[in-house]
Amino acid sequence: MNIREIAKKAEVSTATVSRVLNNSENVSSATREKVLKVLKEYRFEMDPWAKHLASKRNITHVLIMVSRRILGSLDLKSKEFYSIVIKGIQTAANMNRSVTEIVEMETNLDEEKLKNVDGVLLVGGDTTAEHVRFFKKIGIPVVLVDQYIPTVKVDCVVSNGYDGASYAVKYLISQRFKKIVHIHGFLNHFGFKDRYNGYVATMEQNNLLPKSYEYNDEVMEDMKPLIDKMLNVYGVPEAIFASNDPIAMKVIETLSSFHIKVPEDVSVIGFDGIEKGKHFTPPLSTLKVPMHEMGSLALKRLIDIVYNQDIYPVRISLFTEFIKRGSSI
Amino acid sequence: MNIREIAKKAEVSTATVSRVLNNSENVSSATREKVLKVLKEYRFEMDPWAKHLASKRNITHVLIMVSRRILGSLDLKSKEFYSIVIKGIQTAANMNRSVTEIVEMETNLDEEKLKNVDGVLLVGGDTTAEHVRFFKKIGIPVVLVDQYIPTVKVDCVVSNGYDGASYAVKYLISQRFKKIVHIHGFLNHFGFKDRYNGYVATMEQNNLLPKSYEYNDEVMEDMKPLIDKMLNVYGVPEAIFASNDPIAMKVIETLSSFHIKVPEDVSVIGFDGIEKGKHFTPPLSTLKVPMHEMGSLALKRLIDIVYNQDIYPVRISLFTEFIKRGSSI
DNA sequence: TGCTATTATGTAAGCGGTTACAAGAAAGGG
DNA sequence: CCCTTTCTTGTAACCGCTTACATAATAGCA
Repeated sequence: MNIREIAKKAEVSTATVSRVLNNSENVSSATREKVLKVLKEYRFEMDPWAKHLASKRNITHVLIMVSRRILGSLDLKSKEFYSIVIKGIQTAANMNRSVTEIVEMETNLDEEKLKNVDGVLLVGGDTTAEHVRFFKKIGIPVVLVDQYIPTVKVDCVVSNGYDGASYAVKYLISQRFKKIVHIHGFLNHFGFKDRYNGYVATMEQNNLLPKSYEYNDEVMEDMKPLIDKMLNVYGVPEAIFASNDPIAMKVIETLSSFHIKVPEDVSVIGFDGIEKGKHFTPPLSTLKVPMHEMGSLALKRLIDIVYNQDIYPVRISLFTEFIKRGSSI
Repeated sequence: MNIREIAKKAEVSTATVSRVLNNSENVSSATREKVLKVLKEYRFEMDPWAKHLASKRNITHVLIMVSRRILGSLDLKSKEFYSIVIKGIQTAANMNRSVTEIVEMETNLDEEKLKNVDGVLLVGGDTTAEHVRFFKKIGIPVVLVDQYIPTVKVDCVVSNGYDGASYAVKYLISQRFKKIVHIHGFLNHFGFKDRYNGYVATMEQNNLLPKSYEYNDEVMEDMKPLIDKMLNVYGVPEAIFASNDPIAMKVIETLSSFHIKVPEDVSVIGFDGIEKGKHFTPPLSTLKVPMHEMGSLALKRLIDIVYNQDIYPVRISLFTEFIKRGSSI
């Protein structure tokens, strides 16, 4: 059943049916009723593919919002992770008639700008419930990228850190390691917390004692005091699982300054799968997050929300892939 | 950039470009090269909407597989949950040029049948890793519905039981309750485990002692021994959070046989939001899972996998909505 | 070389909607 | 009551791609 058939039954033109379907103003209430009746009678459901194709002219405007902290380091390539995520967003945007604009999350957006924004992508762990509420209030759909806020029902796309971490720990255990330490970033970032939870749960399930240290990944300060403390209190671990690749690389560097060799003395596994890790010495074992996919899934989800009135929010979490390289046995 | 422009640049017809894009046989290698070059040069990306619309004729065949246990009770309406999920699948199928067929999960599928199956939806908690592997091996895309298997990377759509349970517990705590018991189904069903985890974690976060009892929800046997044990060992709780609505209703029935009133003596909260709970006495407070949406999301995800070569598996989890009715304060 | 069987390419009609534009109907003003 | 303005409705082109069918090119064979 398509609108042509409906039009015939209702004895109007396809244009009129389309107008009714889109709540266009210029339809007399009599015709509207008539069409609505036929629509109901035949249980018409619009083909989303056709709709999308036909409404090519309305391109979707999406705002990519990134915190200043991340945005600033984007060009420096120090945040390779997010730069690839954003590329993923833009690739998907090309295929979905959308134009994107990158904006600092801290910016105060004026009404003028907001007028023609169809949806917003809030990227990174700095997104707060406040940001989400702001857009919800003015009725602009939002999707979080690499962030999850359990207390707010809002769509988001994240990586499955829990199972990724769990996999890493199980792998290390399968290598007969028992002293496995976790060095993580701030746990109020959902991503770190998720990986942390996976680490702890899996250690406990295997009757091993979880032991973790928090490291300020934002400033990438000197890690020596932390490692020093670990060595003194806990001794040399057999393996270290780090919250992400930058931290893992920092760990390896720092260990080497203590004359501890990776992977001979300690195996190290990171998380993210950034390009840099591949060319590190030793090449970094890691759990690869499909970053590009993360971005494009977020964009596609946003489109679904904007056009298909997909009203139930979901959390989409991407599986990670373990990549064994030189930094671990 | 569309295929017409590409065709012009390559000095061929749009049909030829399309043939190259779809690896059709009848293209001379010379033209293929030529087109491929232009395609690359202009970084052509196909519009999935247009592709889908145009290839209307290839309808997608999807198998909905349900375990005998659930399938058997589907018509009896005792498994209202899954019958709505399946309706959701079918609705989405209508809008996505797909035909569905419901098959018992235990059936041995002959090759003949499998030949023209484009994708499979495995519905319910009885799905095992074996089922998934079977289809993976023969290259048929799979999406799990209401089931998650952490050890197998496969797409799935589930409800967010963890946060739902957490919400329920927090709500009960906000009503000044402290003695909150959880009665759950078999924990090897992911859904129950997830809710259980949410319950336990939230209780602990609030310095309350989690106390839970397992009940065989499959046979819906007499619950009296369980409740009896609970009353003797633990006393009368202030609130009970049940794994799902059927269990919650059973709890209320059983409590009444002990002359314990709901909600006066004990508040009870279920999970699922089935229609039956609305007309129960007292009407059941519950966490509503968007069952219809669960089904349609699964179908749509399957389509994405089949057509858009979405190769990275994801877990999609739907938020639940707390509905306060008469069974709780 | 001439005739047929293949193979390669092009033409154009859809797929199911939207919307610019044209035209007809109703309303308003003098 | 006629002319202009506004409101409704219809016609048909188009969105980007696929594919049946027609046609042109090439190959195969006697």
